[in-house]
Amino acid sequence: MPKRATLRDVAAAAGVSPTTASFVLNDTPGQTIPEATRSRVHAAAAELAYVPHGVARALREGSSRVVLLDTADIPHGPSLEAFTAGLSSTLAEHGHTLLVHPAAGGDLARTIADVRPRAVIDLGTLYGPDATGTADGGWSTGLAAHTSRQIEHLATLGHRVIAFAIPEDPKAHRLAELRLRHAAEAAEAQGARLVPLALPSDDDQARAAAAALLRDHPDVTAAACYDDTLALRLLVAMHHEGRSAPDDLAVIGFDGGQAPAPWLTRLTTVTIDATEYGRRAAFAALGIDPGPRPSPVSQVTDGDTA
Amino acid sequence: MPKRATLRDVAAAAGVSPTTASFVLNDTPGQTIPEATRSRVHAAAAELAYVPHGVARALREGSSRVVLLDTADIPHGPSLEAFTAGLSSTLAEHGHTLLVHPAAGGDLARTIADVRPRAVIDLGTLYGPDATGTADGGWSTGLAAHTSRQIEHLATLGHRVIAFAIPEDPKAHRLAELRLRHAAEAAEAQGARLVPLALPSDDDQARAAAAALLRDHPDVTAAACYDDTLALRLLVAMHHEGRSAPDDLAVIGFDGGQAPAPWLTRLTTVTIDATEYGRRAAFAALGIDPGPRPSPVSQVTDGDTA
DNA sequence: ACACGTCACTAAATCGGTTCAGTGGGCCTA
DNA sequence: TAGGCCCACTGAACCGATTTAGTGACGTGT
Repeated sequence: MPKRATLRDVAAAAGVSPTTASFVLNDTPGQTIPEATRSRVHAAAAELAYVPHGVARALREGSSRVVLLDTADIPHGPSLEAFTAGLSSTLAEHGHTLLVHPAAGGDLARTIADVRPRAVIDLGTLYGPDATGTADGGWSTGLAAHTSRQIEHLATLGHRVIAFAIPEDPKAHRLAELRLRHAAEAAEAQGARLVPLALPSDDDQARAAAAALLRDHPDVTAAACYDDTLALRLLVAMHHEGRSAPDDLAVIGFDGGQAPAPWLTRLTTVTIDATEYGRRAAFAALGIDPGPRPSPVSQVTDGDTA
Repeated sequence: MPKRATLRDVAAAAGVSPTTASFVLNDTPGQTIPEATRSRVHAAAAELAYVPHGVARALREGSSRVVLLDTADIPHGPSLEAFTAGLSSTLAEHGHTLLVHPAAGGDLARTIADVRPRAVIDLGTLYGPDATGTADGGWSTGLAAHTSRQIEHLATLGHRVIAFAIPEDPKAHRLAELRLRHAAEAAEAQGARLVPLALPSDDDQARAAAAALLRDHPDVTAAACYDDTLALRLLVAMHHEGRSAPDDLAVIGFDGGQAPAPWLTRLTTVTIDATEYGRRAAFAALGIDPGPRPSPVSQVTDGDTA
């Protein structure tokens, strides 16, 4: 296999020094290079299929053109996927590369020492109670808006006492707590009351939890769920108890699309366009002004359950 | 913030040259260094919290201690997650780091030039028709074994004409084709016949596809599915057609756990322990002998649908 | 007493870029 | 015609590790 061409090779082929070649290829400001030379260098680079050696560049510049995304304990869902896609493609447009640090078995500090990324986007921390909330392109604050939308929809339908269903899975804990806080605020703003409901992943236990809710809080008329999977789980539990949505309890999901095809019924859910958040997170990571802020896009898709 | 300590700092603190410090910290073979010096260097490194600069090391060594995983179009599922976890932690044990290249909006060639990884594990290619099949720790050939298990289970129950349901989603196309091939081989070995069934994600279309199968192939008595999500989709479609499992059609899933809690019924499915494949893929990537090969672990979990 | 080997350690080159500090040469101005 | 400025370009330092090729000191065998 032919060895990669280096800057030195390109410079030699163009008949200039590596310095000049670097100036041309990077459009270094403050350098006056005649068009004739420029095109010679570009031609040579194209001819040799020159690709800059990211590692060498990173060593000199102090950090690589890589942005690290640590999804930590965040559950996968359609919105996280869209977020990642928006993030990745926007970074690429600006000459950077997104890499994802795997949640399991990875040591973030080690990875940072290995790669020296330009920025690290740590969703786990962003969802924590002490989040600064700027580096994620508004993603975590947008979450508040989307959660509000979920609660508002139920309030608009006349519900005054609303359950908020979260998974018991400890992996989702941080995000669940955050969502719960946002939901409580939204409920208060709507003059409604929120009742937390932790739903275990075990079928029978989930059924028991749902039964307990309906028994102990007869005034609850609706449930907003952490995500669509949890909404389905709640519907299943209700079914086993001989209850159905929306008559016994209106049910609304979140982050639509994660669950497989609905069963017998179309779930009412909130879908989020997270691509824009990814775009903005990219700008934040690179320290570029993202421009005027479009309002976060989320949409209630009506089904049969609310 | 205090700047990172470099090898030079450690060497100075220990009263030796950077060369010696490097020899000590890397246990370079063929060097005789007295214990007194060794401990001085180690003490200095600990004191200064020295962490080697991965980028500088990568420049010198020609490649970084990073392994890149490109999941390409592979759909997420529990087994992929386990695979990643096994891969990542095993690599970490050997001083390496796993990074995931995002499928959407990422340019693999660029990323490779940026990071110069020691190895790239490209599941998309491995699933392709021209796969060499060694770099993944047996993952893709293991897939064949697991698929066989799925078909064998149905054959053991007496089924002779078996549908194999795959999603229409083009993202899953490669893997679906591969699974289908394996399934056909397994069926032939069992003296059974396989009928492919493409199931669209749209509810109504899926229903139509299921109806067409039952009408056009009345001899089909069982369906093996691409994954659990697809199995659920099939169950839903059947329900809408007034059919149920296993009486009208036995249904078995794959890669159990991906779907949310089953609805009214417990899905029979094949679960895979993919962690071991991840471990072996790590060894393959690093060029280490993985040791004796344990048989691939997969397990049929009986439910009500087969 | 001299060659030879081992020990403990180091100077300097190297990886492939970026960037600081120049350096001639031509042109314009006082 | 001397001084200054801009143009077009280059040499060399630098980032932080690894690794090659030594170097002096000391011990041993003959």
